[in-house]
Amino acid sequence: MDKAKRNEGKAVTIYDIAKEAGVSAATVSRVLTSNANVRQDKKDKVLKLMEKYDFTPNALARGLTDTRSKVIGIVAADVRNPFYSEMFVACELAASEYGYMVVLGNSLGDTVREKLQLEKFQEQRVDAVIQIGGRADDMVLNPDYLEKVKQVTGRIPMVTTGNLEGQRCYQVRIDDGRGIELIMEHLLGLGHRRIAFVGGWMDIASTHDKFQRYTQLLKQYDIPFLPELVGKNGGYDPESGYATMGAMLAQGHVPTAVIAVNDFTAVGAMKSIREAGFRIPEDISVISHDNSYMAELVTPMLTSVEYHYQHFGEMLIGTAIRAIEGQEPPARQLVEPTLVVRSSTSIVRAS
Amino acid sequence: MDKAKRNEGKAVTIYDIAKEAGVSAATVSRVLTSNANVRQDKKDKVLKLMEKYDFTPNALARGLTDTRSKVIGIVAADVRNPFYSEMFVACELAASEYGYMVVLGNSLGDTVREKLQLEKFQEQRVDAVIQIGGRADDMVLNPDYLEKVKQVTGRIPMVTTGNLEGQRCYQVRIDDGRGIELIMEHLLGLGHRRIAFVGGWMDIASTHDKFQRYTQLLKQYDIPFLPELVGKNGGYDPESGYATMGAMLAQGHVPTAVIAVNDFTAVGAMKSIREAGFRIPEDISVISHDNSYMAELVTPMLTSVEYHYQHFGEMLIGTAIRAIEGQEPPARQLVEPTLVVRSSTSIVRAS
DNA sequence: GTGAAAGCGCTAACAC
DNA sequence: GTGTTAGCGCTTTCAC
Repeated sequence: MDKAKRNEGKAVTIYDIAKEAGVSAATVSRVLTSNANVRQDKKDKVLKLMEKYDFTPNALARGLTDTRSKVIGIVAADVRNPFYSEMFVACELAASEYGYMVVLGNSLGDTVREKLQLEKFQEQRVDAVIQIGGRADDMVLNPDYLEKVKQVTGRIPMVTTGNLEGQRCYQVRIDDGRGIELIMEHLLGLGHRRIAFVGGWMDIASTHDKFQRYTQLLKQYDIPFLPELVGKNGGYDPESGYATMGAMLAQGHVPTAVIAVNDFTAVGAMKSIREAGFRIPEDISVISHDNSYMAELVTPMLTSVEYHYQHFGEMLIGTAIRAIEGQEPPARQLVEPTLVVRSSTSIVRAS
Repeated sequence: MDKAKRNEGKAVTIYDIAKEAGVSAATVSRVLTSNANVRQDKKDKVLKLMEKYDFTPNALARGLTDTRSKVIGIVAADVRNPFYSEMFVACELAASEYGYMVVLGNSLGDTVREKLQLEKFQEQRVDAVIQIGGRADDMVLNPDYLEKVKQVTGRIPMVTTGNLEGQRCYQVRIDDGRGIELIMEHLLGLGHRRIAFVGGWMDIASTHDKFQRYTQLLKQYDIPFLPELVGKNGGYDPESGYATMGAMLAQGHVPTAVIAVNDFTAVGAMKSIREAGFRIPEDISVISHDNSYMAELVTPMLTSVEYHYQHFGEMLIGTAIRAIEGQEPPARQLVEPTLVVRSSTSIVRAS
């Protein structure tokens, strides 16, 4: 750990290489970027010296001239949530295909943090930012946050999975309405009519959309809407799924099926259902969204709406890169969900 | 999304600000860094202009002179695993306390990717790199990887939660032996003597350490070591926990308690135990490591070894920053685990 | 094909 | 206090 020793490895620059190779820095730069032709023997000599000195080009210096950092910033709500970690990894893989790098910042539900992250990304001169979850999903956007968004979008492309309606953002959204359709078709097909909706906040766009479609479909199928079977204001974590579901059951409102806003909530709800003495799926079917690995971990395994993370990530990154390169991708794209049926849903029991 | 419009917001620089404010660029830089005093009225004028033009300092240019990017690179195995996402968020929070930023790269079990990540970080001139999981945990280090590590440590400090013995790395390791001690004390206190060990690969340092201590303690307490109760080569995911445990039970080897290498494996093992017709914890107790949120999600909730992520993250970041600042932190530090007792473990049944 | 020179946006002596 | 002057390491015209 001797500092001395570390310093002697001091930044080797293209000038050092150039001098020793008996060429100019420009030539070294040329072999580095392979943007122009260099005579083979010089190229070889340079390459060998780079190897010898463990030369690593300075991305900062490079970015200064390029105005292209090849870095995409991702601000997500919280990677500890499997949905976001799946999305992040999907983006990371997609980006590396294109020679881009991604950097992640978590907003952790804090508007200030989220703004700070955007600011950091701006300072870092990322080529684009992708916003997954967080404030961008709010139905009513925080004005402070909005101002920051305007500032960012004024300079670089921003793609979001959220709302940000009216902003100069590229949207790549999950078709939440379609997800609910798949769910309802499935449940109705199994004979369910007392279908609860659990979790989430209605001021979050995706949840709002889901709920809207849920009520619409009930009406469409002539099923009475029962407010007591709606456990909104639940949040997105297991605890709130547990609490919301528990409260509903405790009040004697027993559905035959429960739609959870995500797998986390579903897991909490399942626990609560069991503790109330019901069996899954015999007494109550449970169905949810995200199809994260959680869905396969629980018993019975969850029927869940799947978004095809890999594809989703590719769309996000692809859109960002096309925007960076001035190719004007569509302003709005939808991700088609599918339903993965497992064992947490079954035919409604004859009661 | 009109490109034209975006371009007109072209990079405002300190020179633009300086000119309009009627001061020199140096002065603008001074108010930016607040490293030196500037007359209040000039400062105000500059500040106002920065606001007006949404000036955002270019971190690349800044890093070019500073040789201090205020960025720490973290390479983790896979954020989709709760252990790593918890660690990452803990580091992110700790770093922001110190005015540092962290960037994440996932190695995803691929040596090539891991080397690439290190290389990227080097190019980005991060001030330090923190290695959590991945190749650094191997008992026998891949020579290619090792070379890259040497290259990195030759320039910037590297702190690792892994092995990397003999390298110029700062180690901040979990005291895995101590974790097993806590587990064994707990289990022995409950009367268990047929204790299985499930999951992990023995060529991973942390698993190796756990297993070593496990056999040591058995001997110490005069309990015969039963190889049939060891399900190594299991990996770290739910599937392998499920498979390994299933195989053991199928062969008629039924322990009274199972030590899982992490929560993921534990969840898989639990499923397998149930499917084999045993109850948890009445027939078989289950205990694991990591105490991730998974531990509280499952039924019964898992007794698990906790590492205090926040503190762990602070140690990692603190060590990195001290090293960056030339303060020579200790070469090796241990994280003390504790045991969180929940309901997956109980007194061994009278059989 | 290759070198010289300018410049990317900022910081840090160094004078005044 | 504040301006001037060098760079930081790289890319990129522009000549030759």
